[in-house]
Amino acid sequence: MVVSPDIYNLHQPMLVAVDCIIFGFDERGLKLLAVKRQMDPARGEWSLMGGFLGGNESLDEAAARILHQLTGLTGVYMDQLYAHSHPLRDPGARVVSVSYYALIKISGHNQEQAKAHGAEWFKISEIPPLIFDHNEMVEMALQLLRRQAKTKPVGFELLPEKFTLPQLQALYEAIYQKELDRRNFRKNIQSMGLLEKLAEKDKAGSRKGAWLYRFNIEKYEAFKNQGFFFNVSV
Amino acid sequence: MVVSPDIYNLHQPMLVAVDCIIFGFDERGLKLLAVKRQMDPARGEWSLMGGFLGGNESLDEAAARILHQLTGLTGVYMDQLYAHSHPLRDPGARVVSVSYYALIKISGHNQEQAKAHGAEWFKISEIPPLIFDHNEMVEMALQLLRRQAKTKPVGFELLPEKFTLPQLQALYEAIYQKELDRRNFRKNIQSMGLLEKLAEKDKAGSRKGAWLYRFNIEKYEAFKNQGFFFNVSV
DNA sequence: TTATATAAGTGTACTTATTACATTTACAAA
DNA sequence: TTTGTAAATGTAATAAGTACACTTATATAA
Repeated sequence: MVVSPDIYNLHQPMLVAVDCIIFGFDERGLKLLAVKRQMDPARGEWSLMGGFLGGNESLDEAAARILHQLTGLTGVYMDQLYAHSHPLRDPGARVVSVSYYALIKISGHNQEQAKAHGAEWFKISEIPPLIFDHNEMVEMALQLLRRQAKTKPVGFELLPEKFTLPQLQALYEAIYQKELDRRNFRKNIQSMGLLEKLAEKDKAGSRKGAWLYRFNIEKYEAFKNQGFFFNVSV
Repeated sequence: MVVSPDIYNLHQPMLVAVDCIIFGFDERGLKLLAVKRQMDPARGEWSLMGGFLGGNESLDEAAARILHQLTGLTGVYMDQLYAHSHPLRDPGARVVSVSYYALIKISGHNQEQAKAHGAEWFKISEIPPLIFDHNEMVEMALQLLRRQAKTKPVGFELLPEKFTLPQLQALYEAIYQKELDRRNFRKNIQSMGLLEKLAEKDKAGSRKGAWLYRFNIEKYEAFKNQGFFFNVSV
């Protein structure tokens, strides 16, 4: 199948890797899933979950495969972030790594599987030193998350299917490291008409209890096709 | 230097390429610089200017090198766009290509050098079919340009150092394919205080002539460090 | 020299979006 | 029955964005 004309043979092939910045959110805040590296070099150090791009897959496929390996999840929201290419970034070999960022529901993933890979959740403010340029990747991913949270309903990837408005607000406050006005936040988010109020309350957070809501994905998709944009002011 | 532990040898190295989406602007509108491909496969077809990532350079460096090869320009505004990785995207070999987008002043580049590479400017609305996934790259670059033009002074990369407000407005109209109100545009752009009015007029466009302006880069950098963001509403 | 055609330049009123801010409500536990 | 706690709610002030029409400068043609 492959003809390999001369031009291709003059250049140096190199390994292409994928590293996943996996964010989650729980009552303690925004979190990153990192793994204890089980191979040389840098064995035993904290690292993003990664792997190499295979001969017959795209980067998107590789990223989904790697995320699935760690969490058992499929169909997760992922976005390509950046191609990291410093010639010496990986001391083991010349590797160009393409980072992907993923948003998952912490409660929804396979915890035994993650534990088997040496995975652990870290609060965003307490991320340990990671191998190579992985801390840089996390920093870039956070910036992307902040950009996207304004115009895409990323919050709904990170929360359980049923959630309360105080939870959603806490998520936005964690993403932007900034307190938001309760009334303005609720007005803003509810004015988009994408939340369905359920007939149940979550009593975990207070005596009074907070109403549970669900995100209406169909409505969002329909709006999107009409050129409507999700918009949260922070 | 390189230790190449086992893990690296299990995976398939592949070529990494860089392709440049080079935008320019003149009185006829927003334009793309494409080249007639001088190598197999797809010799003679239109293509983005590209090249392969070398063993001792980063992608940014490779992109700058490739742009310089074609235009003679250095220090040009470039941004990494996306890593394109479909296994069959290049029929000649397995190549992952990282696209870069560049904004240049059409008048400022070396035209003989570009011509020697078979380069030609195409109006954005008249871009011919390009090889492989290059049309897709251009489409993504246009989307990035539209996103960036709202919050970064990209316009000033595309115009000559001295330009008129009608020129700047025409640029924004070309980027967004949309007519803008003259008064509102001028109010908006001038309110940022980043334009210096010069004592000269450009009489090319009308009998009356339009005042020339210059972008104050120092002021912009200073503002940026204070958390100010460039902002054009379109 | 005067008239004409053409693009450049200008200000205000209206609408919409964003921000600031304080009281009441529900309910479990004491 | 009281108390403590988080949840829920509306309005006024400010800022940002939008819509809109006439005057000015000047080269060229009459």
